[in-house]
Amino acid sequence: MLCRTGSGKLLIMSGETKKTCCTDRRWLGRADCRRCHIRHMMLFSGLPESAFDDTLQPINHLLTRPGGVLFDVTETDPAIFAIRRGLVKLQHTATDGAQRIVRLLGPGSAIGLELLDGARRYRNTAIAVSEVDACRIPLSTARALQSKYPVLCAQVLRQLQDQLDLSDEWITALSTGPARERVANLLLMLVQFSTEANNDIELLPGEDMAAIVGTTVETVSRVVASLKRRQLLHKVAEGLYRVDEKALHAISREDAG
Amino acid sequence: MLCRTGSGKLLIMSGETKKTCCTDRRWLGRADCRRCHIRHMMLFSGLPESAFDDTLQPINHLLTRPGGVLFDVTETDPAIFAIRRGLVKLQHTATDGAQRIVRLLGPGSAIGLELLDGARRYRNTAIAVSEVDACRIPLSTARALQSKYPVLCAQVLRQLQDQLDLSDEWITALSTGPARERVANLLLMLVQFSTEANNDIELLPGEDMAAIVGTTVETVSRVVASLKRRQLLHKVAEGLYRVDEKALHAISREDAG
DNA sequence: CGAGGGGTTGACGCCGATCAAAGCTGGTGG
DNA sequence: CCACCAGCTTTGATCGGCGTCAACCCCTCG
Repeated sequence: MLCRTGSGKLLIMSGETKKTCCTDRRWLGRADCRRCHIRHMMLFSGLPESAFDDTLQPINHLLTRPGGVLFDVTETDPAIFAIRRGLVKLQHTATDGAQRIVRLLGPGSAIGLELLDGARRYRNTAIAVSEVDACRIPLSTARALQSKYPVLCAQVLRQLQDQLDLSDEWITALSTGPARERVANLLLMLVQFSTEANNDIELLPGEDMAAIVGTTVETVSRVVASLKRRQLLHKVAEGLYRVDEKALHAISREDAG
Repeated sequence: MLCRTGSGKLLIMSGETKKTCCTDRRWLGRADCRRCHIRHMMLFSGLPESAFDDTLQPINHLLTRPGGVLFDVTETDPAIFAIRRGLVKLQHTATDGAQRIVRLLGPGSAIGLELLDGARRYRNTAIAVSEVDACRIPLSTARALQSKYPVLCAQVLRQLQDQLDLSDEWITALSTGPARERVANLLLMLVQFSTEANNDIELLPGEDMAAIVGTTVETVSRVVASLKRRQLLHKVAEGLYRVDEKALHAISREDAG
């Protein structure tokens, strides 16, 4: 599912490729962290320019289409991924087989960090929701950088803490209360992730929304349809919706204290 | 709610006190980390003996009764807590006011770690579920140790990663599916925490169980009553129950693939 | 003794799961 | 170009689980 051609210059995800550039998003291949224009928000902010001179394994920049798998629990080639653009869902399979999406991560987030403290395998499956580009940092490289630059530890720490906070929010806002409130909260969360003008969002496929709020697709569909009818959600372009944030916040609170 | 008498030798939580010793659990006061008999599982495992010689602020050992508040979001005296014994619930209040218990932490876990990367206030409320003893490490001490002993960072990292994994489990096992399955999963989780013989557990108050599985107290009560009737849960002593793990696992799977 | 808190049980109604069928879309091949 | 199909979304009908409200029990405490 993840194969390398030549000497690590190209990554092809799930059979779909595209040319991209690290700095202008059209170059695909070896990442150039020194010139990364979004490095301030990434894992490697705080590292000196010279840090990447002698990395043994290449850091690759890859692009994934919606549905493309960044990794799953069976993956054997360990690496950490830093998301540069797009949305990634983390799917967790419980011991009893139940599946749910436990996190949604966007630009600036790092995934696969569990490998850093000794885990042999990923804890969940990471799948691109929208078009995603990300840097793939081989575990050995990450370890080397980490031992050489202790400041990186603080970055990792912050990543984990942020994800933990997100998890808490996920439990209270997306896994509690009636379906209408959960969906409202999900839409508000998508607004947070929005990179569009006016905070417009693109809706996720129904199945994903259902796996996020822990209901069925039918229920999600009904709720969303109702929101559209009431104009709290209306289409502004193909696949792009504007959200009435104030009204959604009201829904989210309507049976709380 | 958390007051210090004398020169930091004694901590009294929520008006309830008890004498304890750091090594034999009956001494209450300044923690002696060098002789801590459970340090191998704690935050400070990996630190040299001398590390605690020159801590400016005292690390205190405190004991809290069920219901006692270790900290809440309004707390102004920043510290990290390492749980030595007992169970602590972390309660999260969503932006919309909804409350849920987002984590249950036992011996070896550290809480309040969010303060380490710059948060000015705790993100949730920590309340003792059973009788708890814990070490209270002032933030300044923690920071000092952290900068002096980089190995501590790995410990913190592991703590966060473990809590993140627990969160994922929480979402899939305790916030998804019918109430019966959730309660079964909760009981199985309590078995994990059990320090009793035969993995016997003490049930949580109904309100807590409800706040964990995201249902009402009535529903929890009905489910638990049914389990007792079916002998999957039966009293072996006052407040102590034995669990039929095999049967509960069966319940937890019964409508999964 | 009564008051109050937590747990248990019952009756009822609604939300949402389930099953089923019908639009809608893009892709494929004739 | 259209017919056809697969996959996704939508909508409807039905039914069960669980939330709600209420009564009652038990225990502790004042």
